[in-house]
Amino acid sequence: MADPTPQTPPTGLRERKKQRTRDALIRAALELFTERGYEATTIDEIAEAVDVSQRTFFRYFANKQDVVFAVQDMVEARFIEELHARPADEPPLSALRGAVLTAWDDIGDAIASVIPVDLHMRAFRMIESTPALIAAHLRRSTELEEQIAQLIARREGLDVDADPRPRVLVAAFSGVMRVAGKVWGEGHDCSVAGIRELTRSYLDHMGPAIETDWRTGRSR
Amino acid sequence: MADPTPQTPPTGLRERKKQRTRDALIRAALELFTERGYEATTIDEIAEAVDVSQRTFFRYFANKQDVVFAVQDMVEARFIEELHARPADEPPLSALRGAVLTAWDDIGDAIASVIPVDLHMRAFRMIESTPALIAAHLRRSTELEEQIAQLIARREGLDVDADPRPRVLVAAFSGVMRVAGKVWGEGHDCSVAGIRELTRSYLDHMGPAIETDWRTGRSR
DNA sequence: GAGGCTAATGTCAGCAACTGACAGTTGACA
DNA sequence: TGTCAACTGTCAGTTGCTGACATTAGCCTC
Repeated sequence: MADPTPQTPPTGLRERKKQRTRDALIRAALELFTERGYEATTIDEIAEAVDVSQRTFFRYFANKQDVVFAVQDMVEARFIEELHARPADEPPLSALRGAVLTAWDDIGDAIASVIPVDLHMRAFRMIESTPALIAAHLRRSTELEEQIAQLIARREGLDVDADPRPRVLVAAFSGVMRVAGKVWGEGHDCSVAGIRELTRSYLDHMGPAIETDWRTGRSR
Repeated sequence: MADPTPQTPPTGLRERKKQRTRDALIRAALELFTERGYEATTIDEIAEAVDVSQRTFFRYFANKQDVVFAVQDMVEARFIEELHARPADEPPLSALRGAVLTAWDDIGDAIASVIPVDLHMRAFRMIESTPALIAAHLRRSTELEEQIAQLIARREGLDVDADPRPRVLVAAFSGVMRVAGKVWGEGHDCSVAGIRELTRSYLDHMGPAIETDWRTGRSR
C-alpha cells in the first residue's frame, strides 16, 4: 500500500486485480478532481465511479489527499535513483541539478503507465491552486528533502547532524525548485520540456542571487 | 477576525469581551494541544474549557488549525515591519538577515501579551511534530514568502514576474530558516536566544554551502 | 433610562471525512 | 476440493465544519 507502483509487474491474479483497482481509483479520482475541483468531489463519488465501496477506497489510500500524490511518489522515486547514479566526485549542487534535469527527461513514460500524462499535468496545477493540497505537497517535499540531505551527506562523508551544509544546501535547492514549479503552473506552457527548462534556468540563477549585490553586480 | 491581535487596545466593552474570548480560546487550545496532543483534542473540549459553544469557536477561527497559528501571525507581522525598516541600500540577503535577527530580539514581549512565552515554545515544537500542522505551517510560510519576495523586489526596483531573483533568493532564504527552526525544535535549548543564534549560524553557512566544493573549498 | 438596532452567541440539523467491528466473498495453495 | 488468508462490503459511530434561525446583550438615540 505504501510502495508507489512497483516496477516488477505483479504475478498472481489477486495482485493484478489489486493493481487494477488502485490504478482505477487514481485515474477516477484525478479525473473528477481536475474536472469539478478537489473539495467539491466526494470519496463516495470516486468509489462509485470505480464501483467499490467507500471503505475500500480507504484501504488503498489512507486519506483523500494520498490518492492525489500517488503518481508524484513514482516521480520522486525516479529522482532519487538518478541522484544515486551521479558520479561521486561531482560537487553537491551539480549532482542535484544533474539528477533533476536527467529525471525530467524520461519521467513522461513512467507516468503514462498509470495515467495519461496530460491528466498528471492538470493534477499538478490543481495541487498548486488548492490550499489543502499545497500544504500536503509542501510537507511531502520536506520529507523528501530530509532524504536527499542524508544522501548528499553520505556522498561527502559528512554527518547531517554535525555539519549543517547538507540540509542548508538542500533547503535552498528545493526552495528554488518549488518556485520553479509554481511559476510554471501559473504560465501557459504545459509541456514537460517547459518545466524542465524553467528548472534549469532558476537553478542557474541561484548562485548569483545569493552572492552578489544586484545593483552593482559585486560579490558581497 | 483576520487581523492578528491589533496593537491599539479595544475601546468598548463588547470589543474587550471579544478580545478576551479570543485570547482565552487560544490559551485553552494550546494548553490542551500541548498536553494531550493536537489530534487527540476536540473542538468541543476547547469550547467547553472556555465555556462557549462549539459554533462560537468557529466564528473566531475558520478551522482547528488556525487557532494554533494565531500567535505566529503576530510574530510574522513583526518580521515584516523590521524588513520595512531596513536601509534601502542594504543588499537583499543582508536585509533579510538583519530583519530576522532584530525581530527575534524583542518578539518575546509581544507574545507574552497573549500567552506565556513557554507555552508558545511548546506549541512551536508541537507543530513540528504533528504532520497536519507541519503541512499548514509550510503553506503559511510560502504565503509569507510571496509577500517578502514582493517587498524585496520593490526595494531593488524589480518586477517579481520579470526577474526571478527575488523569489529565488527568498525561497532559498526561507528554506534555510525552516531548517534552523526544525533543528532547534529537535534540540534541548528552548530559549529564544537559542533559536536566534542557530538562525544566525545557518544563514552564515548558506553562501559557502552553495558556492564551494566542500572538499577542496574551491569556488565552483 | 426605555426601547430599538445590531453584533455576538447558542441551538439544531446536516454533510463529509474518516475508523472500528464484523461478516461475506474470493483467490491461493496444499 | 477444501481450508486458509486476503480482500471487500455493510453498518454504526466520531469529529471537523457549515447554514439557518432564534436568542442574548452591548450600543446609541431620544
